[in-house]
Amino acid sequence: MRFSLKSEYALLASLDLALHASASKLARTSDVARRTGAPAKFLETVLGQLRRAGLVESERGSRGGHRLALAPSRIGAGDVVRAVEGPDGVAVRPVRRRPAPGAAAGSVRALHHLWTEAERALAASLDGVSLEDLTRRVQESSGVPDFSI
Amino acid sequence: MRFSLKSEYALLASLDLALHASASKLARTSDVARRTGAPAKFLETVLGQLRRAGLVESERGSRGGHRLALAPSRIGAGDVVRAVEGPDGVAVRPVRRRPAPGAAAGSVRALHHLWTEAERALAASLDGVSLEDLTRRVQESSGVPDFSI
DNA sequence: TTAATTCCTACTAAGTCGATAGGGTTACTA
DNA sequence: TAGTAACCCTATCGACTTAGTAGGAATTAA
Repeated sequence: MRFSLKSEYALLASLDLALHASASKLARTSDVARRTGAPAKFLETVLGQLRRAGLVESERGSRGGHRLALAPSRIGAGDVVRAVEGPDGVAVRPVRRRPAPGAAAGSVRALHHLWTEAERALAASLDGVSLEDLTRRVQESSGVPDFSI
Repeated sequence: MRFSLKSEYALLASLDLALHASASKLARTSDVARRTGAPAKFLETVLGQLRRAGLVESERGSRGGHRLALAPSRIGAGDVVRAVEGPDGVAVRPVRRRPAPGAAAGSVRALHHLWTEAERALAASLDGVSLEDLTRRVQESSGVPDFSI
């Protein structure tokens, strides 16, 4: 039930662009890869998905690179996750490949409600944090040693 | 990022035991399978996991079957999910197979916090609903209790 | 002893994940 | 206008997970 590593890479990359790129200064894939620890070739596809989702802009050519397409305050962590995990990226409910033949309708309805509430809670948690919030946390914690595990 | 169908089957089965089994009247795997729409053989393994997690009791032999090991009010949906999805069943954060070599430590810490909050929200949502709550919803939505065997 | 039932181990087809490979396309610069 | 640096696209791959299936051993009531 975990998010894929792609989500972690996408968030690290978005955060990296918020910290190291601007309208005038683009960030190269290779630099983002070095700073985030993501494989460069794999990061290419991640940045492509962020671009197609409208969260990132790019310029091709010899001085090309990437930057955020919106202000960091207008991009939520949930947006980034949905961009790479697909439209149902923060969905949680199990899916039946084959339709259920004799499943008790009342119980299925009760579970439907349970899953819907769980999805709402998860989405609210991710959507409540913007890239701006994350950059602030990074800057606040910089220089402070990490005692967490 | 979805829970596996096992979680749905496990919840349907638990709910089925709450509705159709008691200390004196056990429910057979085959009957639970028929009522829930789960493949009987697959349901066997699911009930086995619920039993090993201490949520379900069973009796072997010719008049054997399953019942809940605790009152429905004392079993949360999260307990059922964790029983079949494993100890990290409601975890959400991506895992790195290989350790990250050069990942920006500050950003990773900020994401660690993000994932922790998401996991807390998801777990709280699932742990906040008991099997008793679910049975009540089932009975309310059907209007008529289900006495089928 | 026989029938019914749970319990256990192993196997498998299909799908997903986390990459890697090999180029094609675009645009800046000299 | 040639070279080159960068983004962009498709295909492939090994490892792992999912959703079952198969076959039987152990246990108990009748």
